[in-house]
Amino acid sequence: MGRGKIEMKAIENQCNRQVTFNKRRKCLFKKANELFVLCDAQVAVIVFSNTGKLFENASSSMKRILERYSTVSGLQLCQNEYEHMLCEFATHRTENEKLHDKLRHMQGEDLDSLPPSELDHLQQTLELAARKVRDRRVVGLERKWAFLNQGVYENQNGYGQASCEAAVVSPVGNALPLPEFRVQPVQPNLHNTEY
Amino acid sequence: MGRGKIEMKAIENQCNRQVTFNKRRKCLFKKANELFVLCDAQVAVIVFSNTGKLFENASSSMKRILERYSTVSGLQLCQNEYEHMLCEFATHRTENEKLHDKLRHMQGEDLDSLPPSELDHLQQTLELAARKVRDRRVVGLERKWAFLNQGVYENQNGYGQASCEAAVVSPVGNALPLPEFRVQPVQPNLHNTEY
DNA sequence: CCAGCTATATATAATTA
DNA sequence: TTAATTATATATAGCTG
Repeated sequence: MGRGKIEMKAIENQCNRQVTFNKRRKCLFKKANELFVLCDAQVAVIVFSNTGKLFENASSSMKRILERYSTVSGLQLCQNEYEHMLCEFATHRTENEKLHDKLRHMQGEDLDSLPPSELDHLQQTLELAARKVRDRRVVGLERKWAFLNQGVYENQNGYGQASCEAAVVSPVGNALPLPEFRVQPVQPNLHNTEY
Repeated sequence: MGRGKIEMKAIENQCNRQVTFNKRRKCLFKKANELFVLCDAQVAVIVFSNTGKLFENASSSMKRILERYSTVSGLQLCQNEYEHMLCEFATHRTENEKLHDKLRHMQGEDLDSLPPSELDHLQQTLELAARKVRDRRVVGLERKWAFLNQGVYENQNGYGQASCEAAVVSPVGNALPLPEFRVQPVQPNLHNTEY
């Protein structure tokens, strides 16, 4: 079409090719639009020039058309991402199951699934943990005791509220880390409200 | 174009519309292909007729073109699925973190983050679990002992390998559930290879 | 609903500015 | 380059079978 018929093969002359590309692309989009208007069709055209530039034309939202296309054609457009996600899911689930199992063992359940050597190790772990918790509770109780004791001591001396300085030099004889205690006093009931 | 110029609006006559749709669609695809051949462009055309039928034409794999489109245009084609996945991920992660925290507490770590009442409960849980594990180990050891004892007994009587029946009627005097033991013998080293 | 036909409308290759 | 011009090639609306 034009002054002369042209062969249907790639146009060698770069300049001519560019000109033809622009003319024909514009026309293609126009025709696509006419199809949409005249025949009430949904049309999407995507063109990448040989220089990599993107041109697009759609009768409505390109996203909607491509989603419809994906649904109708069954083409999974995000297959790679999807499979990657599935893989990560599996990893998470496995990890979760392992943690669950471990927790159950730590609670003395499902012990049948453990070999004796693991049982041995589990018992050691549990006893160590129980000791740590016990120690921790003792420390907490000692602090509480120290706090009460200190209050009694100062009340006995008629000082009313204890100041920080008073606490540092208080005659409580044990080696508890009282300075730290002053900065962050143990307040059980405050913590309880958070759980 | 044709015998007479037509208005650029939807063709009312259903039959005419269908005929025009087919003619124009075919031509659109032809033009798309010419653009591809003449100008070395990548072209994809998607058309849905007003009856919902899908027609498509692409210079190469439609999937590849649409993926390229998605990349270049930044259009997230699977946004809904993607967001749903992200949501599930967050749930999994949260659950994992909770389990992790709980496990650490069960191992006597991070105890500072627990209020005293929880410490109390934790200690009870640990001690109960330790007791269960201890009991279980005792049962295991007793079974082992019974097994050895039984072997000694039968060797003393010159029977060689102990048969199942022999195990059931063996004169081991304790009340251990030996039948179960026979079905699933405790094999520590077999299990060890799996961990 | 398809396939031709044909008169016109469009598209466009080559050319010119 | 890019934009107009123009001679021709295509596309196609309305027919007919």
